[in-house]
Amino acid sequence: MAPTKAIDGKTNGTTKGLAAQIGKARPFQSPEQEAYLNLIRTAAILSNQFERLFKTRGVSESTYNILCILRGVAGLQGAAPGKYGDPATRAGLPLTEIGERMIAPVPDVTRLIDRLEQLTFAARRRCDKDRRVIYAYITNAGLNVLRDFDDEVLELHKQHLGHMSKDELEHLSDLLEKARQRASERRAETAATI
Amino acid sequence: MAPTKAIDGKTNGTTKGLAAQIGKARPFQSPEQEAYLNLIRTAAILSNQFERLFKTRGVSESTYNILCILRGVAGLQGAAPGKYGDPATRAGLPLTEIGERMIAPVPDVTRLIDRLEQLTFAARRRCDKDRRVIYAYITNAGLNVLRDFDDEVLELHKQHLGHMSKDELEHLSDLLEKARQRASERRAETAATI
DNA sequence: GCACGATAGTTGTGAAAACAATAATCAGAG
DNA sequence: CTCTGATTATTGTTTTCACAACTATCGTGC
Repeated sequence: MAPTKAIDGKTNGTTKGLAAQIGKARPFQSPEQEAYLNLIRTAAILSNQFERLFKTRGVSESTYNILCILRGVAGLQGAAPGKYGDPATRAGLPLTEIGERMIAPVPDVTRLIDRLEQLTFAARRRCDKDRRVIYAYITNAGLNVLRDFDDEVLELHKQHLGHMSKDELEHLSDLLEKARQRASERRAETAATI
Repeated sequence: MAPTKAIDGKTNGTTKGLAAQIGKARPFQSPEQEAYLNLIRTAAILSNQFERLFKTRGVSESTYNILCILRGVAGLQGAAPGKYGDPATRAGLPLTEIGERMIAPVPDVTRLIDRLEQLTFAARRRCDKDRRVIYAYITNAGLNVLRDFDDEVLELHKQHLGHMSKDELEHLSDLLEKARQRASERRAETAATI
């Protein structure tokens, strides 16, 4: 298995006490740093493989996330369950709200929608009440490509994390949620004071 | 606090059972997916603030990581502890090895070194024994900028994760290490078979 | 010695992200 | 009504990233 790497590239073997023995050459300077580096490395490796999967059909992880969001809002008002109605009247979402709902905060939603529009997976519609806002909504082609992805995505999740128990996964989720608690507050602060 | 977001942008409140009640509109399709999305979101938020810190002195998280690696190898052979000797004879590392040691795997080490060289934080030296390999090593300016960062980095780690106990942080690290176990094997596989 | 494949690094190109500046529209105060 | 400030989206610019093609060098076997 891949050992944990410290920020200076030294590897941290499984023997926990080793770092303390060596003393000066201990790989991590604090438990916070160790957790952070593990976080970044794990996210990069897993995300990388998803990027590769998504790219087979021309979308990135960000644009895939947007498509999922748009499918979600389109389904909320659908008459029949599982159906998304006529594209002409399909529910959409203002670009700013899309940005707020995304997994990884991204400032530039406009260009992501641009790409989805070029791929014919999404489209724009101007709001009549407030002509500043643009609604983006998912097209039938977008729904199709999402459906094609559905099984592969769940399968890749299983491949990545299927060896972990349900308890471990939930515990991991809880710890991660707690880990970003402070940073989110910090973000809200700086945003509010400016 | 910021609620967990599902891939379709629906927020997951603190009441755990709610998703099951609603049934069709449950935010996550599997515990694996929930853990993955928490992982990506947390990494993006924390990493973003580090990027902002590093950018104040012209480096990115990747180039910062490289500088730490180069400082590490430079210190390994230093005569006096804490000293790094003469830049002319300072130990370096081949570019490929730098790539292997990095926290987040990056294919394009050449251009990262290019930038560090422009910033005068690193330099190149050709290997005499094997003229294909280039050693990169850290300059005195690089050591200085790293030293400037040291306290700020630890401080930001504290701000982000200081509210978590040592046990929680270690547990988080363990779970993250386990989480990327399979993906690392997979990566090795695909790399070997090609 | 020379051809061969393998390895290390560079370069080229197109996609993606970050950040700031701009244009259009709205809402409220006077 | 009109001015002002706020909001929404777009555009421009620069940097960064990902992937593939290319060059130079090495080591091996003939």
